[in-house]
Amino acid sequence: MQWHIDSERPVYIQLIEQIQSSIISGYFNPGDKVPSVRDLAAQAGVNPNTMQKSLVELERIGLVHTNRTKGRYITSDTEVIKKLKIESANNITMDFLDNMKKLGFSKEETLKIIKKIVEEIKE
Amino acid sequence: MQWHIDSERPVYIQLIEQIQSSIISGYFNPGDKVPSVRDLAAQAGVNPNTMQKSLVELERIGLVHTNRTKGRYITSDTEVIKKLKIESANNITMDFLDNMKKLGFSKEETLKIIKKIVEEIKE
DNA sequence: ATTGTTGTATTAGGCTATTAATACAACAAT
DNA sequence: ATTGTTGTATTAATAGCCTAATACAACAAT
Repeated sequence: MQWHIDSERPVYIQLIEQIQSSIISGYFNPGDKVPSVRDLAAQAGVNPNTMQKSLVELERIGLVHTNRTKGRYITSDTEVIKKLKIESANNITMDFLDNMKKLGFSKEETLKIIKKIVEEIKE
Repeated sequence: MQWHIDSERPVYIQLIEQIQSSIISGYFNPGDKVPSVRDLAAQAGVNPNTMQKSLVELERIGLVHTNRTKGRYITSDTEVIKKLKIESANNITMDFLDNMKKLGFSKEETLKIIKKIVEEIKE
């Protein structure tokens, strides 16, 4: 797994987001074993305690669960993951529309702009 | 002007964003006088120094300028504002596409999703 | 039983950004 | 000249976050 940590925001938050994305996007599959806290921390170049903090939060959300000495596993409940994916997509989209609105663009204008940008990138 | 400050992110950043939006969206017009630091701070319910910090940044960007004892004014350079509006819209849109990509949605899928959401809201 | 690996808990320390308090400086208005 | 309003500067206090060190607990593997 690839990590991108910057110093703009709390590290533990960025870890949460990135692990979450990995689950939602399918990099981790339901039931997969997650590397140990220490390993993940080493990969990401952060302190184990920081990684631990992030994992606890993911557990609270229900995305992972723990078998005390065996390690952590991605939830096998595909519904939870699916739900989160839909919810995340909705939130991101609503935030986007909201941000554009603050700039003075209506939903229709926003739609036009994004269509155009997607077209441009394609070429 | 209406302020929305939460405690998720630095106050001075939120102030910058909101004043910037007010300029871009046309709530403030080119050449307009801006209320005093103390007035703005009172309105927004923040410390004057915090507001000051935000205004300094807006000045750096070129959106406002200062006449030492007369107060601050929105730039009269409509080009600067226009440019910023376009740039902001582009950044926001690219960020959106990027966020959706992290969830595993292609640009085309993202376009479908946002179209659908815009339709739904309309009704 | 011993060893190693896993997750967990606790505490302390330091760093940095943010906010707040306060005083200062420039000048317009009177 | 005095007063009030403006922006500015400096310093202090606070809070949050991260790291680090360390110890503990559970259990698998041997």
